[in-house]
Amino acid sequence: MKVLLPDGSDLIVPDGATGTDVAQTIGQRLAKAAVAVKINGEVVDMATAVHDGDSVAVITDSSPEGLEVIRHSAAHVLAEAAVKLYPGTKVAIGPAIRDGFYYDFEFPQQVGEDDLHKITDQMTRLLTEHRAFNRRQVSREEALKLFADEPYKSELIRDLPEGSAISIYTQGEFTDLCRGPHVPDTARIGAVALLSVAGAYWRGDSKKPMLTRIYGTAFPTKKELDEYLTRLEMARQRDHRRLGRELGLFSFHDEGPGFPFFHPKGMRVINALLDYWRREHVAAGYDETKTPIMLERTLWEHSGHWDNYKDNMYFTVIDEVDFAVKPMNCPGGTLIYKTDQHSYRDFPMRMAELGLVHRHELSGVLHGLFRVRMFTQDDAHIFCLPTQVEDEIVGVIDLVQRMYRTFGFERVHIELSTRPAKSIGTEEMWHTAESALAAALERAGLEYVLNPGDGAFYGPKIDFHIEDVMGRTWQCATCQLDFAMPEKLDLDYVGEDNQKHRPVMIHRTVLGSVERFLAILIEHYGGALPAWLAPVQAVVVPVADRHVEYAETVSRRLAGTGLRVEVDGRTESVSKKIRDGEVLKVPFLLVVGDREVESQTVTIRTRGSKETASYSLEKASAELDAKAAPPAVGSGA
RNA sequence: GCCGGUGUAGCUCAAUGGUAGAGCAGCUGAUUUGUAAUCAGCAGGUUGGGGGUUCAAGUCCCUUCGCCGGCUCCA
Repeated sequence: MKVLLPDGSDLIVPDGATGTDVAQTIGQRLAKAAVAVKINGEVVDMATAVHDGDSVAVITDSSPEGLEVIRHSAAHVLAEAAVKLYPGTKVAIGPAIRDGFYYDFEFPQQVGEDDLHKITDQMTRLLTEHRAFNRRQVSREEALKLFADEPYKSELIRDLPEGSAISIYTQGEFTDLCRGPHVPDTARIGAVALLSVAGAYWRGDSKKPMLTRIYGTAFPTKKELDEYLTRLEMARQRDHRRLGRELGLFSFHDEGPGFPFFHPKGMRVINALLDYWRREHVAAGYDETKTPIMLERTLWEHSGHWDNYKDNMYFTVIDEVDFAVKPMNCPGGTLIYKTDQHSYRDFPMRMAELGLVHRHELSGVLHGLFRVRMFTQDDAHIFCLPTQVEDEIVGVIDLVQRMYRTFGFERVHIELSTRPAKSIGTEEMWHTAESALAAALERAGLEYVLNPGDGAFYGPKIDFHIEDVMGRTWQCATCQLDFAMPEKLDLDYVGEDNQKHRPVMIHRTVLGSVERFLAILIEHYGGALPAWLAPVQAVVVPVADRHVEYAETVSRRLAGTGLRVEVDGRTESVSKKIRDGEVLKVPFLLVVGDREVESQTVTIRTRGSKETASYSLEKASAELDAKAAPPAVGSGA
């Protein structure tokens, strides 16, 4: 019979051939590297039979799909090792994930990070034993009997839809309920490492039992594993919590968990960022507002926050009246809207607010500046006519993209979330809103993932997510269509027909949280912020004490045009001061000694480079101003 | 919130239940330095807080707070 290979050629194989036979017919080297095969688009075991006319692709250990198979198989080996070491262990689930795999267990005893060594050793032993993975199809009854002692597996089997195929895999003494596919034998897994142990609710449900999850990763070779571990370590070096402290940008204190303290240098970065933000927003036709941090409870009851968001809010009492600290800016913004009567001619009205909000997040989710209890939203509310919605959304998307491009963000992914089960509004309202968002995304030529049923209860939304150095993704920009707030808070405008109508409200952020965005920037640049954002843009380094006076002159000259410049007047060696400047990631180090005083020049050393160049004071000032210039802004919609 | 881990000087880390230490940073002095750490000295602590066991606790137990990892990836 004939099978079709990915390059378009045919391969003749004997009847009854398997994926292994196909790989071997093509070549021994390929067969050695093969971990699975893809038959007609589906990744399956090597041992799967192929049929006449099938298109067959051999999956090697170097492809993403191959890695996934290896890691999934490694998870089974982890389970075998765990069960062997801790008899009585109940196994739950163990999938491959982004950079590795995990397996959830219920252990009869406490198992912590200290035990990982022992388990790894056991796994390594199992790997070298060349055990084959054998697949078997079983009936539901047989499966239930096989896993009678495994409550979690039994639950999974019972939840499988009637008539679905149930397969099990056995390697060595361990059998697991599994869809597969798996590597032909354990030796193909190569190298494994267990990374951490953590708690995880069974099926992610906080009402269900807490299991012990062991995270690990696997690679075809030890070399690749070591490279991955090195990458992990490098990522840790870029952690914004570490860099924030080392660069003197911000701190956290026991006295205010989740409430960040910004130091002078941190504020310089934020202010530079916000200067840019303001210029972009003015260019895009926004006005800026500011609303109070606390408002009466009744407002939150009317806005719906009391019912939907109370658990995350902080409260206080003033003169025996209940107040709430704002978790969102919108209700305050609507009060500004309502101070005047509005005409359709006013629209679109774009009111921005850098609003400080407080949210009582669960203590366990706090995470540096990424997840805090107090943050500044770069919020804006756009009030407009239904017919203006699409243009406004496109405008927001353009603004987001333009601003993200400024920072060189490439790994941004976009989600469009549609109507959830519990929601308000009519079917056609939702349809209009969703298609407006989709149309805007199409017009912007953006790829996005549809996230059905994940919209807000009052309207659909577009979210932008950015990845941090550890591969975690964080939502930044959001753009939501809101039909509820205008209704609940009774907003109106007078239309062309001289009748009152409800305006459409668009709720959007670009950075999301200024604090989170700063953290992302720190990690993105590894602390080496572009010159326009750097807290200290230049340090003047006098060679000896007698050059300090000239250094001060240079510094004053450069500061005159707004450059953030300091003099390192310590009695230290030039090498030491250069080193400290580099460690603090200062973009420009300006050395001045006898030569420079003599010729009234400075010698500029640019961050990360050993090259130096001599400039007259005037040229140096022009050069540094040009290199530290904030980005140009867009022309607006 | 839940599970596990962790908490020693500003930072990074030592200290078989038996006198709390080092490096960096800080301060003082010497050195006057030409592109990633000059040398010496000094100072720095209720070992997160509270309680307990013990002749004796940084170390063991309880409790509380903070921090770290995870709880999203679903056989």
